[in-house]
Amino acid sequence: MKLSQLFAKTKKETPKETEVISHRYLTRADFIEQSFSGVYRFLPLGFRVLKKIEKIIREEMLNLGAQEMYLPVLQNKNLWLETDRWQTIDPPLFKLKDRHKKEIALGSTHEEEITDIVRHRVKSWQDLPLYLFQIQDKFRNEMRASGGLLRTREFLMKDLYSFHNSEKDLINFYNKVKKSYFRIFKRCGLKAVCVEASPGTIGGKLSHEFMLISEAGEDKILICKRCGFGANIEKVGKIKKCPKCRSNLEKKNCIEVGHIFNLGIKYSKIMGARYLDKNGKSKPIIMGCYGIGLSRLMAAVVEINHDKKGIIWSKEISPFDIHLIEIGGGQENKIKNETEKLYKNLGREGIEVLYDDRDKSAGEKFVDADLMGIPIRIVISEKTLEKNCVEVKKRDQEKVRLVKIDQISNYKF
RNA sequence: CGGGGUGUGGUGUAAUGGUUAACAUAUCCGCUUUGGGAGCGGACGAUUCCCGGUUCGAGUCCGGGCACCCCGACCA
Repeated sequence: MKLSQLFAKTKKETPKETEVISHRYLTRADFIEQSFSGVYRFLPLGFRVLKKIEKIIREEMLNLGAQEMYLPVLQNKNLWLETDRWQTIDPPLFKLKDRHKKEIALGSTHEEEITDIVRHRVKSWQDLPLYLFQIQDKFRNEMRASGGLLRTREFLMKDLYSFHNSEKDLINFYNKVKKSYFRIFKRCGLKAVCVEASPGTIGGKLSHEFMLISEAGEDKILICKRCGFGANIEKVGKIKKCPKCRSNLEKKNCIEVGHIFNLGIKYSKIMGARYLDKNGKSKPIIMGCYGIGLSRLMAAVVEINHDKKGIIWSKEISPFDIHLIEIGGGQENKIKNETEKLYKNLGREGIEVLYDDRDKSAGEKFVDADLMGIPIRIVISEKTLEKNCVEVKKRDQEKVRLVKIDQISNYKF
């Protein structure tokens, strides 16, 4: 992609309504734009990142043996009445009426939907276990949106649901999901902490949250450095000693990016999702559900990986692999020709290159590159061409190195 | 929903109640430039959030709305 063609324009000044760092950088670098309170537009750069995160999550879900589906956003009121969550779920549902004045909800989560599907289809122990997931926009009628993408009223979420014929099988899978979540966050360049949490209005007997330690976070957790115990302060209250090893606990602010729930038979019991076991005895299906907020995750990455100049994307979720800059290539000349050639060659190898072909000063190109945060920067100028080289620099390092142009495809970034 | 704050070109700011609302930046054209937001010249761009009031006169004062941000409860 040539930067001159990209639908994006960086901003020099920080828009005044942006308070948290991720919101500022994502707005200044033109990844996102606010539509109105709690609702955001993903511009081409932001959408690319979102798609990369989605790809990682999808791969990890498929690895767990889960199957991808797509459930409706418009949801039947009657299903919500069955579980008594029509009025009680918090944050509340967005509700609307059709032309016959029938009430409908915009999906904020899909336990009702998925349980409805499963109760009509799963009849036998032989149909279990079953793992289904989707990646879809969710709508939540929050009291207040805040922190840019950190808390919005419409957001992209991955929700996975699992169905089992024994508690033991559920716990086994639950632990697999935990590992899978750690891998997902790691691939996004983050180190997550898993803590005990309270299940809220999703319910169930046990839940764990995946937290990223960050000042911008709204949650507070207590963690034990010695044994690794961790819990949301909401769940355990103001304890000072670790309940497992009696050491002192540390309090940290963090961003919740994932939450997994052992639902037990909460939904299957109410909604009548049952199966026949090996003895022909009817039993409620044991369920789990597992969520990750992708758009929040994107903001969290920026919150954690940035410096004074801008964003620092990790390799797997960066909108492009390489930021290619020409200096002094304003007219048709050797520099421009060499850069074009390199751009095409890298592209042919499947490397996603953002090529800054604009007729702008070197300084401006560097500033934009730093702000956008693509992890590898390659510069071509008269200086480098004298040695038949290009200059390679990593976004998170100061040092630059010269690499022969004809060696660049063998170069390990 | 309670509390606090802010609304002026795309963005950031300025303007004792007094001409045609100013500056920077962004954008467009021309020339000149190219290693850390370059220079010169020209141009485009604003019913000063909305409605009402006070006044000879309102961006500015008053009343009422609306929007957005922050704090609280909640959440991926």
